[in-house]
Amino acid sequence: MANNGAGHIAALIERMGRLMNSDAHAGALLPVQWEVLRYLARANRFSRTPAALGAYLGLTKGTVSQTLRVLEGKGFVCKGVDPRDRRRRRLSLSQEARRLLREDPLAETAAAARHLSERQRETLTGTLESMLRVRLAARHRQPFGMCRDCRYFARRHAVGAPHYCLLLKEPLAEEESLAICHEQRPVA
Amino acid sequence: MANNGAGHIAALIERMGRLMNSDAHAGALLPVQWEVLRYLARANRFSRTPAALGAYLGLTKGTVSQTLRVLEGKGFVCKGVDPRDRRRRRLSLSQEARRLLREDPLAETAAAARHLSERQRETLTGTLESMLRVRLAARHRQPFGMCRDCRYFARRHAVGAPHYCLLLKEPLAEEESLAICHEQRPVA
DNA sequence: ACTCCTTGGTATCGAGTCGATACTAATAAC
DNA sequence: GTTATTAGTATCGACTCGATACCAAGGAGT
Repeated sequence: MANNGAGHIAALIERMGRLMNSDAHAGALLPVQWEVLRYLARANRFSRTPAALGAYLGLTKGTVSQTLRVLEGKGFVCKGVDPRDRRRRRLSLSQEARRLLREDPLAETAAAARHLSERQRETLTGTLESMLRVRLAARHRQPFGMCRDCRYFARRHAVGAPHYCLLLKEPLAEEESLAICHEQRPVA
Repeated sequence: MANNGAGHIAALIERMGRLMNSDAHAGALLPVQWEVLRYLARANRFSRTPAALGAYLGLTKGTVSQTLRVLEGKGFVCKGVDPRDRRRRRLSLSQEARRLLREDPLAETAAAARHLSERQRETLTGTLESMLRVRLAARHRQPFGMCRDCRYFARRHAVGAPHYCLLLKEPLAEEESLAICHEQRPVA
C-alpha cells in the first residue's frame, strides 16, 4: 500500500487539499466557485468556455452549466456567444469578481509556501509539476499549459500583434502568451 | 501575488487536489466519504469519534453527523457508545469498508509519486510536512500525528501491554502506536 | 441540397455535502 | 445542586455533482 512513502505523499497532498477546501469556504463563494474564477482569470480568450472549464476541473458539462448559472446570478460571470461558432459561449469575469480574487483564500497556502527556502520552493515546484504531468497523461487529460510553451506558438509572427497562434490562426497579445490554454500542446 | 513562485506552488497543489477529487468520485463513494473511511482506518481508538473526525477534516459537527448517518446507512460505519463518557460515540469500520479501502482511488496519486526518484520522494515528503505544519499552526489545528511521536507516549511502560498513554492513562498495543491520534502533541 | 453524426450547451432530477441554527443529553465546574 | 460546557442530532436552505434527456449549431458524406 504505502510502499516507499508514495502512499504517504498521496495522503499529505490530500490532507493539504482538504485544508485548502476548508479555507475556500471563506467569503461569499464555495470552493469550486473560487476555482472557476481562478481559471477564468488565468485562461486566454479561446479557453474561457464552459467546455474548457469542465475539462480543466474534471467536471461534467451539466455540472459546469449549473455552477456557471449560479455564478452568473451572483454577478461574477458574464456569458457571451462566440461569433465564429454560435454553439460556444464566451465567459468573462465581472469587475466584482476581479476584486474578489484579490482576497483569494489560496493566498493562505501560498503564505505557507513562503516559509520554505528558495531552493525548497524550486524543487517542490519541479516535483509537483512532474507528478501532475504523469497523472494528467494517465487520465488522457490536456495539460492546460502556458500559451508561449506551446508548439503552435509563433513569437513575433504577425504584423501589428506581438505573437500568433498557428493552430487557431489568431494574433496573440503579449499578455495572452502567459495565459493558460485549452489547446496547448507542449513543444516536442 | 505569485511572488517567488509561492502562488504557483499553491496553484499546483490545488490542481492536484482537484484531480484527486475527480478520481474520488469512483466507486460507490463520494470524496468526503472516502476521507472518512481513510481516517477511521488510520486513527487509534480514542480518535475514532465524530468530534475528532470533524477536527481532522475541518468540518462542522452537523456535517459530520450527517455524513456518518449516510455511511452508516450504507453499512460502512458502525456507531457504538463510549462507556467512559456516554456522550461520545465510538466509530468503527465494517469489513465491507475495509474491503473497499483496498480499491482506494488515492492509489492513483500514489502511483504518480512512484514515478519520482527515491530522493525526490524523501524531499517532497519533508517539504509537504513542513508546509502542513505551518498551515495547521496558523489555523490552530491539531496535527493528528502518530501516537509514538507524542510527548505522552511511554514505550514499554505498562505490564501486560507494550506501551502506555500518559495523557489518557490507557495501555497501547504495538499497532496503535503507529496510528494517528486526536490528542497527539509532538515531543518538544 | 439532404441526411447523419458530432459537438457545445441547457434543463431537470436525485443523492449528498456543507454551514447555520436550534435542540437534547451527559459530564464538569462551582 | 445549579450552571456551564461538551458531544452529538435534527432540520433547513444553498449548492455540487453525475446522469439522463434534450436542443441547436456545425461538419461530413452522399
